[in-house]
Amino acid sequence: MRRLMIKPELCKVDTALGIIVGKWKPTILLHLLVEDTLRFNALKRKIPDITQRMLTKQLRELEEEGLVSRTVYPVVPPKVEYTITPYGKKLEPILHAMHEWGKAHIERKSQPSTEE
Amino acid sequence: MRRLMIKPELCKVDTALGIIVGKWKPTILLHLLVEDTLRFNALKRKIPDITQRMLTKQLRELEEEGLVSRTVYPVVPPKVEYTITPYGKKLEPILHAMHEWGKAHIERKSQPSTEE
DNA sequence: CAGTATCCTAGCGGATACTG
DNA sequence: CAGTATCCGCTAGGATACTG
Repeated sequence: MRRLMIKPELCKVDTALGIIVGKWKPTILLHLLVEDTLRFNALKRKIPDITQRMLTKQLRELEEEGLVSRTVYPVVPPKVEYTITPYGKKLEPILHAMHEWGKAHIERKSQPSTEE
Repeated sequence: MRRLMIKPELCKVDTALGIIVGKWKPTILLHLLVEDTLRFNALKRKIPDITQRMLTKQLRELEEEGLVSRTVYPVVPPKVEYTITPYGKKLEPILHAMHEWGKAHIERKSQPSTEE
């Protein structure tokens, strides 16, 4: 048993959630955690269902929070690369933990026999 | 450096997020992690800004996912207790990690000098 | 005490078309 | 290639009033 216990009223979980929540944000972050750097269209190809508008929006928001950095190369045709920042990488353990929990949750639902 | 790396397309982060996201869900969970069991109105007093409607809704959703259990005592006036399940307790490390990350994020924003 | 029942709205996310 | 610009529907969440 750990002894932590956050004071619920001072809790910053919502702060963290406010930043990683977004229909495509976790997916984008995961891709950038794997590839480190990706061009706009490369990212778009990896997330087939996303629209250009949404990809742009979610990337801008991630950029604004410092999780992702955007590099524009002044060439034609345009070339823009998105990279996960060292700071963004700090989310990895959390994303991983959530992934594991999510997996367990799905398994749990499929087998009602499981107790707890 | 850890070697995990989730396949983004098979990722269950969204599953987890789908369950803990909700304006008041983290707060409710945190309170129940501290107190273990609380009556409806006790919870309401601890979360002054929540409306009855919202408290009921969020609790029902947490209950449906098995994170919280609801016990009705057939007395008048009514007495209903909400308890965090052992399963719900498994979220604690994740909530704690998010809290820490959120705190760091706030500090980071207040001091632009910090690198990464 | 522990809820429902109604009504309402902000904003997230989608569809589609256009552009430097 | 990497975006904007519009338009639009849905639903999470809030305000308020009522009840067994």
